[in-house]
Amino acid sequence: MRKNAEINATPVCQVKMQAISDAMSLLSGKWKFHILGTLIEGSTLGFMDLLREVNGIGSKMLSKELQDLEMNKLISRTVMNTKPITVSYSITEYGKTLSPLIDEMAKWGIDYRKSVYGK
Amino acid sequence: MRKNAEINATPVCQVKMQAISDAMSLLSGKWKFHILGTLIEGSTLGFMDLLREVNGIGSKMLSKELQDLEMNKLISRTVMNTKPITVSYSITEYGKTLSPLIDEMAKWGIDYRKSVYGK
DNA sequence: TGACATAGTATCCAACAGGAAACTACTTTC
DNA sequence: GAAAGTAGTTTCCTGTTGGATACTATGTCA
Repeated sequence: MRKNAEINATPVCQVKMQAISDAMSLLSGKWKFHILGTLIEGSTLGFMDLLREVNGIGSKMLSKELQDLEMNKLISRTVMNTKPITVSYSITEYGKTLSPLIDEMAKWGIDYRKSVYGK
Repeated sequence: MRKNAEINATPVCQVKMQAISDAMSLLSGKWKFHILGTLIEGSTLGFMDLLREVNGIGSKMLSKELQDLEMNKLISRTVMNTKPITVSYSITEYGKTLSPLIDEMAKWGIDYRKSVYGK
């Protein structure tokens, strides 16, 4: 009988598990993928644009999620010198590295739908 | 000025967003990736094995997460005719289709760590 | 017979996630 | 001067997540 972890005790697994935890903590919540996806697609958008594009989100959540994403350098926030003042959000180069992951997620989700609701 | 969503109103975006929501809802929570990753790596494990392998999880959460995953056909549960009775959990063929997604997530997380804590 | 293994369930609780609505503050337009 | 646009913040509330602890039920071994 086995008393201690064996599989996940290997260094390579430890590193992978840690990595997944890291990624999940940055991308957790109901809205982050939607916001990132929208910014990847739409390049540069203001706060109100995002409020309209991200279906169902409220201003409180949008504000909070944008702060999170900016803190993690996935998006950038620039106050524009316009009248009235506008703020433009866009994806960073680093944020763009999430594209393969987002695509993979979407791909799997699409296949999943097919398998559940018939092909 | 734009009053309505434009980017995400396109059918292709709607489908992608829906797909991501689907995938996220199946894989949400603190433990699902860990459990799936462990079962992909370890092939077949009992309840107590998983309790030991998945670092930090408690029996209540493990039980609940395993039920969720089984309901979604990502893992299978088999009661073995042994003494004492044991139950073996393993990844299904369908669950294995998550491998690319899990790998992509791990890959991104590893790169993220490098970029934060120096290369 | 008591310790220990199997696989969970039950109970209680704290923390967090997320939503609705109202509100701030500033500027431009009608 | 009122309305409407910009970008948020504040408050209050509910529902979910997740953890600790204890417990059930069964069987084996020494």
